Amino acid sequence: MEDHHQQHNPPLLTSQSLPLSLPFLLPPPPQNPRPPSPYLFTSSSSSSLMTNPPDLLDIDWVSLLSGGTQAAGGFNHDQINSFKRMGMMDNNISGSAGNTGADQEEKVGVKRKGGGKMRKAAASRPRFAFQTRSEDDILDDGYRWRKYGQKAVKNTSYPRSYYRCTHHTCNVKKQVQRLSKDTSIVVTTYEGIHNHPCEKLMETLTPLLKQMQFLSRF
DNA sequence: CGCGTTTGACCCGCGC
DNA sequence: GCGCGGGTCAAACGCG
Repeated sequence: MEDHHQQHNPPLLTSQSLPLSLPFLLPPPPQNPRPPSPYLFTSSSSSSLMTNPPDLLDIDWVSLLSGGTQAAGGFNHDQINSFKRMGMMDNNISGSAGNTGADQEEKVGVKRKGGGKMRKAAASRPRFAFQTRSEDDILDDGYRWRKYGQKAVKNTSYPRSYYRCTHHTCNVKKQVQRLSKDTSIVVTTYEGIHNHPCEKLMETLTPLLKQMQFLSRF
């Protein structure tokens, strides 16, 4: 089950066809429901971690992992639904998309040292992978992540890093790995769905909301 | 001191 | 049953 990220010829994504409003992506497209391949999209350089934000960021959609039962992860329900509307996600994952990451949380039985708990529960959560061409391994997607592991993966020259969302009730994970074939490409795999708002977005909106409240008194 | 990273050990699924 | 490979844990460590 290794290297499912790399086994397909990934389609590319255009800014016109991009179905989500990830912070590091451009706003969602108005229409164009069946995106042509390859896709490309330009990046708004909203990322603080992207010290060298590329003017043009190539994103390759590697795969909607594991066929129809697993797909987009790390996104909220609107984004999931956008995927479906765009025809980029199989509708039969609706069960997964309807649950939050926390709802599907693994029930921790006897907690043991090492990776010994409820793998199947985690595996059934929605997963979604894409490639970015970037010098930075970590995309700033607006959420805060804590690294909890790094592992050398067979037949790859770069280690795979494991991250978990730092929000208490959120158990979204992501894996980040640089391709050994093309070291400029970073593969990011999200697993799970955030059950809380994007913190960066809230940081941005909160002062605006306060100002609006203040002005609305007049 | 709190939070995040590093890293070796551990656990589990899977193929043989 | 055994070994391999991938995923996770958690103590130690680093940093602001």
